[in-house]
Amino acid sequence: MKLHIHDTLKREKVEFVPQNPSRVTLYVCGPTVYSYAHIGNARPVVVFDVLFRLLRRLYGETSVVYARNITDVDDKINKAAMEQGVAIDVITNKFADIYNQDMATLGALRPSLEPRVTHNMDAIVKQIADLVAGGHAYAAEGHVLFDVESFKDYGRLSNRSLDDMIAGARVEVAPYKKNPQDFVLWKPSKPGEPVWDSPWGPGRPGWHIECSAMIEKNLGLPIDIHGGGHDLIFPHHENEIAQGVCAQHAHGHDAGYARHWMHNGFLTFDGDKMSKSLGNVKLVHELIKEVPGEVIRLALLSAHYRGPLDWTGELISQTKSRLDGLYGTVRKVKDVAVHDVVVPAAVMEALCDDLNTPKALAELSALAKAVEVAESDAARSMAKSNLLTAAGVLGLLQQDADAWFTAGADESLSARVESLIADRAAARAAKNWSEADRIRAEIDGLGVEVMDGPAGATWKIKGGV
RNA sequence: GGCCUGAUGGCGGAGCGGUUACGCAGCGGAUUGCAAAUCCGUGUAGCCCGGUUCGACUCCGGGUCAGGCCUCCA
Repeated sequence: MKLHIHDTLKREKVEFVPQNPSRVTLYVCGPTVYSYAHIGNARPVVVFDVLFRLLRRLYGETSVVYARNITDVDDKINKAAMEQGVAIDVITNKFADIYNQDMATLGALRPSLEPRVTHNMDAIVKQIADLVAGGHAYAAEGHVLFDVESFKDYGRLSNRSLDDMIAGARVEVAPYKKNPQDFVLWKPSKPGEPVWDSPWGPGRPGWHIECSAMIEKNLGLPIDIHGGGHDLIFPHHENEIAQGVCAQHAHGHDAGYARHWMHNGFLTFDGDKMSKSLGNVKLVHELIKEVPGEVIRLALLSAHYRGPLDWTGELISQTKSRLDGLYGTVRKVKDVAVHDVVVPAAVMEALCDDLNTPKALAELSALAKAVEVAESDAARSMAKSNLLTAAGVLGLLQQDADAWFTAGADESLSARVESLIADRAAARAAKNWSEADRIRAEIDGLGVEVMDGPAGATWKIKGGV
């Protein structure tokens, strides 16, 4: 099946054809590890995780190389380290670990590569040197700056001209810049901050150069797909292109940088942008204490990735109900065998159409219904296999269905409930309905709901989000 | 000011120039000792104004509103 994706640079949906089907390369901008990730940070992670899973289905698990960087050199990191009186790696290691744990809770697979700035300083310095050698960058007062006028395509990704940018510039222009839009590749560190050696003096890299240098070193140019949040188009990705393309000029190459660009839409929180000043930043680390990670994942996939998504309590509760329904179906057939099947075509088609996850989820509902209405064991087995395989590409329904409903119950509660259910079963067998109802009320009082089924009663923790 | 998104039923959210999206919630029925779940059925749409068309939620033009970017924020 052919995959089509919307390419930000071409501004249209295009067929995706990798340069090398046995080595498909994907890069997504990752976190700056100075604090916790918020729910907006999680959207690209989940979206591109679905793309990663889809590409692995299309080209084979070992044929996709997915890199997501970890930015571990940054002013905010320096600030946090300074305030806490520790080395920066104490901060960065801590938050990188938390980030990976939190994203794993959202069902995101670990990328193939997680390059860090501190481990790639050689590549960064080399790329800057190439840019200087090629006449695309200049040193001034301890800084090295990219000369935007040296790259004719500058502004193409974000569709803005240099004139527009100058007109809109609100930032104070440093006197050593040739052009107000020139951006920093290397800069001196302030006293007390970490420093690395370079031909232009001790200092640290700018933000944009790390991605293009790590991509060149770890994936090789050009890569197939570069992804990230919509807000990174300018200046970050615009600058990456400039660096990645121009650095090759020093060696007489011009292979391009990224063959396709994909950007996810913005996430708002109760209608507003999340910001510290509004005090409405929702951290994933906190949210997963209240809401199952899979609910968050499904909610993030409920709208098309390019559109906006408003994060609300209503969205969470609707999503929880929907997922309960799906797991309820799976639970009913928990003893039915599954076998290897191909991903059902309708789901594959939806995902291959620029990751149409809402459509794919609608197809998932149809597959769940097929499980419910199956009339033979063979049909049930087939339907269940289809459902779970389809859900797998979306990273959903992969946990035990019983555990889904009983999560949050400790062992003593589980034992107590099981015991009461046994008593109730005996009462029901004796048609002692009043006793059966009394026991149900007692179970209810424990915050648990009991449901009778043909194969005995099941139970779940009530309420939720 | 420049650039870019979006506007669909009570809520979330897709496709599509003419025929059911789907989900959550509601309603009716089946089933159930009761309940839950499930199944069957059902109501409620397409920001405004023009235009194209036999026919527009879907195409074109113009508005309005909302959000984002232009400040090393996904």
